[in-house]
Amino acid sequence: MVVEQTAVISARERVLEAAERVVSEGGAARLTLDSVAAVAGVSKGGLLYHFPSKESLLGALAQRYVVSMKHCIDAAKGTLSASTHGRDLKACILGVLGADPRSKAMGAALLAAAANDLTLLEVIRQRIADHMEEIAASKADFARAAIVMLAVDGLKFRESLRISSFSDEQREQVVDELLKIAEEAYR
Amino acid sequence: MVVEQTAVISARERVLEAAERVVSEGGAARLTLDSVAAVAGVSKGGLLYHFPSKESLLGALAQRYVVSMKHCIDAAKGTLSASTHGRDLKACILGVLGADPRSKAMGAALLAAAANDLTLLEVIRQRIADHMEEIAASKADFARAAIVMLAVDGLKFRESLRISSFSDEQREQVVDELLKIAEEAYR
DNA sequence: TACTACAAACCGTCCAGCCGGTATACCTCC
DNA sequence: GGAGGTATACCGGCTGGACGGTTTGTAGTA
Repeated sequence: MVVEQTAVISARERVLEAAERVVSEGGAARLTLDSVAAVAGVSKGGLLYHFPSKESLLGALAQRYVVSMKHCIDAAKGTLSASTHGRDLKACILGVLGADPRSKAMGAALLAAAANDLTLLEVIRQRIADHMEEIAASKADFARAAIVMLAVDGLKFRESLRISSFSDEQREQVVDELLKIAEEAYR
Repeated sequence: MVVEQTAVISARERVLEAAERVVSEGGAARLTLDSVAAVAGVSKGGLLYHFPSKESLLGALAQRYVVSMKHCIDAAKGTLSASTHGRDLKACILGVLGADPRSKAMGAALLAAAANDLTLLEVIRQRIADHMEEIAASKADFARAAIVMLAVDGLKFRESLRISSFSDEQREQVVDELLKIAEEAYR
């Protein structure tokens, strides 16, 4: 049947979301095939049909993170006029630190994936390297732009791990200031 | 016996270092009592004599991280004259990002500990909250100072996970610029 | 003798992955 | 058109191995 896949969320997607929920609620150690299957509402056999090994599930989780971030950044870029100073960098700030509610769980899931298999971080490593190269190639002040990226990472990281201590107001201040520094870096 | 503890590295210390090595070489998933014991050159029974449970080992790892960071920061502070603008903030930059070779492994170990038991992050959460409060209470530009701290965290995080892509030269540029921003924040 | 600091065998649990099934849809040759 | 074949999507019990923790033993000290 073909219709079902659009009508209902596919089982594959449900599993991925379940995995994120499990890890964001119970930490990386609770990420077992059984618990993910239970939360997703499928049997373990069903889960293993879609992801033949735990590793492949973790890989999909990491992939999902990268794709989602890219999507968020592109979306943020769309809201910025083409003539904006440091448009790409600002899009990173707004995209990564934007209000996507799923974002935190996905960050936690990424860390969990990394905890189980370090090689999964290679995808992230590559993306960071690309970003940095992009900055280096641009007319921006390298160090300033890099610091903005690092701070974005740092904040996202803290929030994924739920160890950030900022109030909403403070967070807003920080984001505003990041945008300001991003602006400066491109002049 | 008291003398031995100064003459030879205590077994307890050896275990902790072994745990860091294991996790930094094989990732969080490889951090098992057996593998740590093997690397430390003790039996599992011996390990469990010093750390009655895995949880206590992870706790010691997290504690060690906090203490070591504090030590690094204090040491860096000592190299800065008392009249330095933004001395505390600069000490954080230099202390956390300083060249301590053990530092990377300890960061990885902390993440591994967190992967196994989320509650261990409470120590870190507290330290972050303290730092941020300190900044808020000081005469510094809050957002700027916070961004410096976030960038420091971000870089340390990337390096612990080995996903940083900076060349030595670029890293130096970033640190120098961080120091400059820290200086600015205190004026 | 009592205590410290281990060693080594052992045990129970948990978990990833396997496997034999099942139901439904689609194909296809008579 | 219906019988047989095949593919998709999923179920759930099972197993073997890994891992945390216990217990028992023991060599060296005080």
